[in-house]
Amino acid sequence: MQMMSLNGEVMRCSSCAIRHRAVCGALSEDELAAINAIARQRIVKAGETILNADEEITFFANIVAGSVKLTKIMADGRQQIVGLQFAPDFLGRAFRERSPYFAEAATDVELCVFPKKEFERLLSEKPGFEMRLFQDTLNELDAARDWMLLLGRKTASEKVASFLEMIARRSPMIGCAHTAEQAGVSFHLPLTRSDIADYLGLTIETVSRQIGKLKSAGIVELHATREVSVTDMDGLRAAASSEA
Amino acid sequence: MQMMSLNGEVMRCSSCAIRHRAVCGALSEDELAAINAIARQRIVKAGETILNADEEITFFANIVAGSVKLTKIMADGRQQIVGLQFAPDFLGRAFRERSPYFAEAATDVELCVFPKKEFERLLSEKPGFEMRLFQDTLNELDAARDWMLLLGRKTASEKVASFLEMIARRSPMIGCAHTAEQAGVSFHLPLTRSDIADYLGLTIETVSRQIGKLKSAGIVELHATREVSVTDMDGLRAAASSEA
DNA sequence: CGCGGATTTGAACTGAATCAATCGACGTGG
DNA sequence: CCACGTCGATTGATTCAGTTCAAATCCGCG
Repeated sequence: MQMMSLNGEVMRCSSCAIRHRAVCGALSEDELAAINAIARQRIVKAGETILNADEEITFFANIVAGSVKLTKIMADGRQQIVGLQFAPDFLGRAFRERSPYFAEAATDVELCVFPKKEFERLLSEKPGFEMRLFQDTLNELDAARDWMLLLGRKTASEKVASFLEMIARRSPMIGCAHTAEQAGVSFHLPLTRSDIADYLGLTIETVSRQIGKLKSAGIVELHATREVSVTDMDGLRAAASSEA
Repeated sequence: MQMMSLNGEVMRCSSCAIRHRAVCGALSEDELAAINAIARQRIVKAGETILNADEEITFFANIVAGSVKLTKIMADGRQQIVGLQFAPDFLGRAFRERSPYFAEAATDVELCVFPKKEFERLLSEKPGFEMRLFQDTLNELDAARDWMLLLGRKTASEKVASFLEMIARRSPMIGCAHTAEQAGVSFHLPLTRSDIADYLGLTIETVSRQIGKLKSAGIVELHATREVSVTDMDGLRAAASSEA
């Protein structure tokens, strides 16, 4: 039994998978009806572009399912992933005309899209909503700074271990976790080797070699190239900060 | 002739050097009086700690003059500067109990300090004020992501050129600019070689060598180790993104 | 079953780190 | 006024982690 919004449309939000974890969680029932009225679903296949760098921003979105990579690209083709977002993250740069980066679906993605104008109006009318987005932004900034330490100062093996540890830790939220076998965590990697390399500031070859080392060290197992089991989480954590 | 606040104190804000550029710019005269009442000046000498990592946050501040570095440090001593802030930037991490990084004065610094509680109350009562801080945070996030591209994908010479270009561009705002001689820009470096290395993810030796190369290429001149003149700004920009 | 992109593996190379002096500016005290 | 010590910066020689170039090999999929 679904609620109806004022204009008679089905109230999708009430059955939304990320209803309580997304920014919308800061909204009341009435406000939710308002946002429901302007929201549209959009499915993006893995590898497709969501927003180009320098493209005019016309919408914002919640990630309902899947993974999105935010990438910076240099004139000569070198690229760096500067943000990785999963459900229920918010996607978009408020208060700016053009996108400062390239947003692409890393896996198949389901978005809940809001037109820019209406969303910004809602934002200015609901201080609690803006505060929630502000807090999310601060968390993203903290994450970006953690990643700066990784990019600037960690070795290749620490980088790869840190990445796998991060995915393992977040896999239940990301929705890529398999039923936890035995003691370890198992999950499907949301990124290709090439994406991992672009996220860590390495080459694919180095990523592959370092994953190989973790495998021979008995810290992880690979069932397929993108199916990982962490068999020694403590060992992985140690490898991530080189305390071993 | 200075204004008096309600409690009779001198209204310092009205003569503040960063009055119109700092977050306080979002406040009305009344609100300014309120914040003036809780603000205190604090002078920090170069090299002194403003806030330790994991230390409980008890205050926020505006940087009135000087440069502050935000640093992440690993257990084995490796460190990475994850943010560099200048007047009139805002200093502090709202909505969090403990500081996610170490904040240290890079040069002598003058701060305008607000106690946490009062500041947060003001923040929640004045939506415009919170929005202003939100916008500043988004800009910091953009800057952090630009730096991630630098850390992950640029070469040592590109990193050093990018850094000098950034300082040259911002030197008028930072207050380290000398009267512009001839065509070029001259300024005082707000960081030591060691700090520059920690900001770029390099060693001091590499930083020194790359600055040397820019000097022999006729792009910059060094009057003293920290006194720089950019004689070929286009050349510097080209070296920063390797389009040359 | 075979094709094509993704991944792994190997060998050689190189950019930046490391190790090691030396230099220079500045403040202190003889 | 100059020798001395300190700290930051430069310069040089060597090493090594990670890249580059070049083949295999592995899957996923029609």
